[in-house]
Amino acid sequence: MEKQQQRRELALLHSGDFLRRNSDHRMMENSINRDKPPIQEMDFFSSNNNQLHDQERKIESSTLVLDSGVNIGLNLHTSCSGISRTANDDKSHTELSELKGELQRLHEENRKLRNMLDQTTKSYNDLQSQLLLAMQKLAHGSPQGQVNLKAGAFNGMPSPLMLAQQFMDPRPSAALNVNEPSVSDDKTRELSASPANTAEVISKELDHPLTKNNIPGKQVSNSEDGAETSQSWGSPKSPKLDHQPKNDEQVSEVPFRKARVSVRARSEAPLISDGCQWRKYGQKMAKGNPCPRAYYRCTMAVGCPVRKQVQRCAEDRTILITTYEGNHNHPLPPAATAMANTTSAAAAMLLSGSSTSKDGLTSSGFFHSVPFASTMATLSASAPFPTITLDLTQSPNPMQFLRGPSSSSTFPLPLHGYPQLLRYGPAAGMPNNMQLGQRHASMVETVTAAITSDPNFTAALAAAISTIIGSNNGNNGNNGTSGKQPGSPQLPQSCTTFSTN
DNA sequence: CGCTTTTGACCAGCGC
DNA sequence: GCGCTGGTCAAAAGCG
Repeated sequence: MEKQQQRRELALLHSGDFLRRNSDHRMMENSINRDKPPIQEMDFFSSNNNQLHDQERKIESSTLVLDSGVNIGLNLHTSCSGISRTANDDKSHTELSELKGELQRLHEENRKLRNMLDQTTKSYNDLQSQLLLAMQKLAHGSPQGQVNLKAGAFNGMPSPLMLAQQFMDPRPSAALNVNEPSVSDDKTRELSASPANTAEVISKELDHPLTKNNIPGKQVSNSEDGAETSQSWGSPKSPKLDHQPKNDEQVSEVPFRKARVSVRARSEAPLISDGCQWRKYGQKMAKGNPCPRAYYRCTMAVGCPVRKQVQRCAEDRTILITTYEGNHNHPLPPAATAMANTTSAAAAMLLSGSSTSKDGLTSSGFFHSVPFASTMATLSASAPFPTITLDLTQSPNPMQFLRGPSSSSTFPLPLHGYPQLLRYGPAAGMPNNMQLGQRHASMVETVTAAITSDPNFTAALAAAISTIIGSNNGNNGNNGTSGKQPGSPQLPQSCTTFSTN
């Protein structure tokens, strides 16, 4: 879409418009000036490398069109002058010189554009090479595997968090999740038309037909609950999707919709303040923990699929464990974006680390190669879903907050929580799934490598969580479950929730 | 009065 | 098939 628009802009500038301008130089000037901005604003990073090459080719072809157009104009002029030489020769010469000047300008502009493209392409390739190298290092479990991408590595690239959000998005999409929740899910999303979440919108546009044709689960009359239920928590209401993948898409989908992010934090408050509004919809006594587990759903928007579970740690009741899952389908207040970003990033890291591996060793190597990530991706032995744990209880130093849970019931290897991936790996004889995995791999790798290797991001992530926890402990009266927060315009964010097991 | 919380019931998956 | 468990529902109660 965007690419097409860019192409159209280029074509307009160099072909049709030029012909039209021959008859009106003043218009030509205006038109050129008018057309420049869209070109200058081209987002070369918004598409992949092939698309960049496409752009390059397009510019070249546009140049041909331009040349063609110029020649045509000159020929017409020459022809006309040959047929009817008039007293307007001077004027014709003036026009000719103007056209030549214009031609030069356009050539100049073309050259600049090409240079821009060259530079952009080169930067892109360099970045890709860097990523490749980084991933290779990580995959080989290099103890020094932490790759320090330059902070500017993200410049111009699609936000890794947005990508992460897509990966965390449990809903089906043509690219990631083909069949997923229930019919009522779609219904709910239509009701909760939130324009904010770009990834959400894109996904929605893509998934409709498939969604409605691949829902074996029962329909839930309660649209809100049914939707959220089936999509986010991987609830029993969509059991077949969870446990009986029947095709490649399903196979690949399972991991994406199961990831959870668990945050452990010391807090006297019943909830950590994550900036969102939550409504409690249930409470259960969980096995092995005398403390009840509370279930919350996001109420900032109708049909928001995000859920969270809150439970105190059995061993240390000062530790509050919050588990998030799902993506917000609405704008978030500033206070909420920090947590949403954090959880999305963590979840993306978990997902990418697992999904890009051919086996558990590789994946764990990936996490182990990143000091802070090696222990943050943990999963309870009893957890049916991959759960990444951000432990904020171990150290006041934000850079060290990503620690493995103190509980001995968790494992440091992320893939312990990813039996599906292991099962569906190539070793299990599922090449199709492998292809699908590869389809996502590059993007996932990009997000993952960037997130895990960028110390700035890590610090920001840690600081965000620390801030959240700190504000809550400071008893600011906003526990996130009451008191509406003015919905300031926000970038779409995703939020993954944490759970305890 | 409207929203939130509480809480018992219900449902589905899973293991035995 | 049965019981256990996790997760959700929904009516009733509570609260501002």
